[in-house]
Formats: sequence, C-alpha cells, structure tokens
Amino acid sequence: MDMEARGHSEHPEALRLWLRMLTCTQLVEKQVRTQLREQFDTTLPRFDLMAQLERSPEGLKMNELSRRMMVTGGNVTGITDQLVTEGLVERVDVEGDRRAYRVRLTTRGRKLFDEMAAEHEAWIVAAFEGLSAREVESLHKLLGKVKQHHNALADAKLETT
Amino acid sequence: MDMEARGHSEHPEALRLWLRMLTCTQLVEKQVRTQLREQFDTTLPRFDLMAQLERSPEGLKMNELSRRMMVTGGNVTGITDQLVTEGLVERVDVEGDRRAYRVRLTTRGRKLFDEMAAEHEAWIVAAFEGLSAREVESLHKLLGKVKQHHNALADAKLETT
DNA sequence: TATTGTTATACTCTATAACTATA
DNA sequence: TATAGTTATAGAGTATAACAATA
Repeated sequence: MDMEARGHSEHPEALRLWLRMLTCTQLVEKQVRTQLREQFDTTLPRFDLMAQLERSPEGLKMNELSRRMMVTGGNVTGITDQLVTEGLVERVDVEGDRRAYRVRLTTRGRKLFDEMAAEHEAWIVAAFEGLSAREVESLHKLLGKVKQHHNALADAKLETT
Repeated sequence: MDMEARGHSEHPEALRLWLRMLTCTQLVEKQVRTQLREQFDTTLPRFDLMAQLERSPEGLKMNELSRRMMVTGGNVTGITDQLVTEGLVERVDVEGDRRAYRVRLTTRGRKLFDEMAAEHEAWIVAAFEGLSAREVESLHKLLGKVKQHHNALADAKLETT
C-alpha cells in the first residue's frame, strides 16, 4: 500500500495527511463493501440509505435523503425504488404537500437493518482496534475540526453568492 | 451534512469515528474530483496514476501500479490506454522479460502533472487549514496506526492461508 | 416561477473471468 | 504451470438535464 508515496511539495504535511487519510478510508470502505455484498447481498449506498432512515422512524423526504447522502436526487430515487421492490422501505404521503412524501423503513426493513448494523459495527470496531479509546476520541475530535472548517468555508461561500 | 447521525450501538465510539472519517474524506474527495474535472478535464484515478509515476522516473510495471492504486489490472490497462492516447505516459519495454514493460510519464505528462500537483496541493492545504501544524501531525500519526493495524491483520491472514 | 421528485442518459470506475504471450 | 498484461463484460455509482405535478 504505497499510495502515500505520491505527492511532492514544499509544504508536504497536509498532502501526506490527505493521502494517508484517503488510503485508510479506502481500506475500511473496501472491506465494508465486500462484507455487505458477501453477507447481505447489498451495497454501501443502500445500507447508507437505510441507516439514515433508521434514525428517523417517521421517515425522511427525498431531498433530505439526497442532502444527507451527498448525492443528487435521481440516484436516491433509484436506490429507493430497489428497496421498495424488496419491501425494505416504503413511501408515505406527506400531508399538506402532495408533491412530496417521506421514505421510511418497513418492519422487515428495520429488522434486516438491525442485523446488518450489528455486523457492520463489528467490522468497524475491528478496523480501529489498533487504537486506544483515547486515541479514537482524539481522532474523532481532530476530524471534527476538519469538518467544521469545511462547513465554515461553505457557509462563507454561500453568503457571497 | 448529517451522515454521522447514522449508527446506533452500545459501543458507538469506533462507529462514530468511522462515519465522521467517511464524511470528511468524501467532502475533500468530492472537491478534488470537481476541481480536477473543471480545471484540468481529468479524473482522480488518472491523476493518481500519474502521481504514482511522478515518483518513479524510471516508470512502474502494470502490476505495481495496480497494487499501489488498489485496483485490479484491467482497470490500470484502461486508464493507461487513455493517458497514452493523450501522450501523457508511455509504455517502455523491460529488458529480460518480454511480457512486461514499465509505464512512465512523458515530458509532456510530467509538465502537466506538475501543474496539476501544485493546484492539488493548494486544495488540500485549504481543506486542512482548520488544523494547526501539530494537529496535522497528530492526525497523520493516528491514521498511521490505523493503517499499520490493517496491514498487520492482512499479514496474519496471509500466513494462515 | 420555484420546488419535489422522476426519468432518461451517459460516463467513470470497478471486479471478474477468459484469454494471449512469455517465463 | 505460473506470471504479465489485455480484453470483454456487467454492474455500481454518479451527475446532468429534461420533465411532470404541485406549490
């Protein structure tokens, strides 16, 4: 895994960090995708959509799902269609707006998701078991700063538009 | 960006960390992909391949590129073909093994890559400018542990095969 | 006019497996 | 037999843009 042997720069710290972060994420993500496919015959975006719904028993509107999953609307329609076909999620009318509806897990979808989530958590715990609890916390905090800074930049950009 | 509002667990620290890491990586990666497309009409895998070559003036064999980019061989062939067509990389015979050759940057490819790399670095520096130098270092170190642990697991698995 | 969601389309990236040529 | 690389294929994942219905 020598992806990191990539950049050249006079200010290489951030670059080195980014390449390592990318490598780590890809390692874990690849593992998760493979396991989801092998054990549950599903994909990461499908799992992600169900995970979003799991936290919102009342369901989420398509545009909210789109925002949270960071993909455009057409894709959410496609993934939702698949999950509806399999009886794992359902579309429910929103009263007061006949254009929109909420997508929510069915009982069966929730049951299946719970099983998947338990396995998923085990994979993730294994991926980070090289770190102590304090290190996990520290990493979480540092990444929080990265995220926060990104959001600050995005907000600033919006204001000038 | 509420991707993190996803997991549920009795052992949620690792899961929270993973979701945040995935979010951060996607934020930066999306930005990089967009900029590469808009400013240089190229893609991340193409940039990545050229970046691998930039560090090896003598070139790299296909299987080495495949390993470093963490993708299977057929894909490397495809990306290489594109770059050859555009005159950015070239295939050079390996003496002593007529099955193999090395792929290396052409003069033009190197020149273009240098331009792209300078821009790329600026995007990355911006993405992490919310962190101090010490925090960047700390993050890099922690991710190093994650990577190391993954490699240790992979090695252990190999030995039992 | 703007918004919600769908449809249609096209493209990149990917893995798998069968294949050719050489070792 | 094994290895280096290619080809063919199928599928995931994505963005874009045109569209219908409703606000």
